[in-house]
Amino acid sequence: MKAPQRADTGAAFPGPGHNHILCLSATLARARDAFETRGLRFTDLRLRVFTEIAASHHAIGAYEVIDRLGEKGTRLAPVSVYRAIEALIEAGVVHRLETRNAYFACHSAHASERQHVILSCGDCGTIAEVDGDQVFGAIDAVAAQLGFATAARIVEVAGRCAHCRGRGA
Amino acid sequence: MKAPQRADTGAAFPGPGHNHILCLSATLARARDAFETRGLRFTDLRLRVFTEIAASHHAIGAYEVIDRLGEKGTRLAPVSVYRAIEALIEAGVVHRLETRNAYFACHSAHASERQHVILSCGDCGTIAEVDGDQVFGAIDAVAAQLGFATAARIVEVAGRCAHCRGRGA
DNA sequence: CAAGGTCATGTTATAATATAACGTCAAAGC
DNA sequence: GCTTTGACGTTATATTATAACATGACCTTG
Repeated sequence: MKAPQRADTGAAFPGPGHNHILCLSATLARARDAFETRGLRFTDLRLRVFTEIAASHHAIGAYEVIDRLGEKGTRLAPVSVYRAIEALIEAGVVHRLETRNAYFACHSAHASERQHVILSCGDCGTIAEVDGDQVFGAIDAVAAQLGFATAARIVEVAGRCAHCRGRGA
Repeated sequence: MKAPQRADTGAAFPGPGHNHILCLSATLARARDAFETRGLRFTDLRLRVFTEIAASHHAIGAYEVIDRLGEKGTRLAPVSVYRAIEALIEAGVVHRLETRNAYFACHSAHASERQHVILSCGDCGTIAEVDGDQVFGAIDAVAAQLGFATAARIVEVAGRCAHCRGRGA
């Protein structure tokens, strides 16, 4: 059987048949949309930074973005990249992986509508975002019991993805 | 009615009648225990660092520990404090607040037996740890659906505690 | 179009957080 | 007592992030 050639736009782990060229173009399109919707400008700098971050399903550091863009011509000042990342986060197309001070592209079509649980594979480095209504419901429940009003809820899970587990060891 | 004068050892938010002197001495005792149990040494440096961190129910940065200890006599090198913190974390008596690169003392008697949801009040800065079996169960469930084996699960919630909400505005 | 506003970016400097590499000393185990 | 291990000191440096201020692009509005 053939590998599926859709851009498999789901937020979960990319499978072996993952076509990242398609995935990336869909992701870029969603990013343009997200900026447009919010009346923000998807400038050239933001596009370039986003493209580096979205080049993989991994989380990368701001300085890695700088290095990679540097190899392509212009060495940007940290602050420029941080500002671009800030805008990308604001638009909801990039998220920050708090446990690693790194940034990854959102591959979910529902961008900001929903909060996600972030799974990160320690073997291959791949990040997946999955719907976590149950999880966030449970969080709000324990918070409510204490009279705590939740604002931001961060759920980051490290572990090993199915693909890497399949490869044994 | 009087404020309760137990050391209110629960992991939740300290109430207005909170006696931190008692709380701290109980916390120190648990820390000694934790080190002893694991065959680790609760050295003078570790004690001093822990005491600064446990002085409040807030999370503080490593450099704030350095500053506070500095005011009391010896200005330590960052690496010394980081090493002490590392040991305290290993012993399970201090946790790291990933979303703020800061450290807080564990006020739960069950130290490492259970994982906790971390609530952090944006108004007063107080940190509480609460049992989150439902939350972690839900996390494991979504992970399992993807064949993802969870190792470390971080749940950090920012918001506003009951006490601060009570104070209005 | 000129004037004035807003926002993106550049430039420079520095803050804040964290670790590497190597040496010394003291405690624990034999 | 000798060896091993672990804690800590010292120095240097890596990594992550922001402050402060200048410039330029674009937009609006009279």
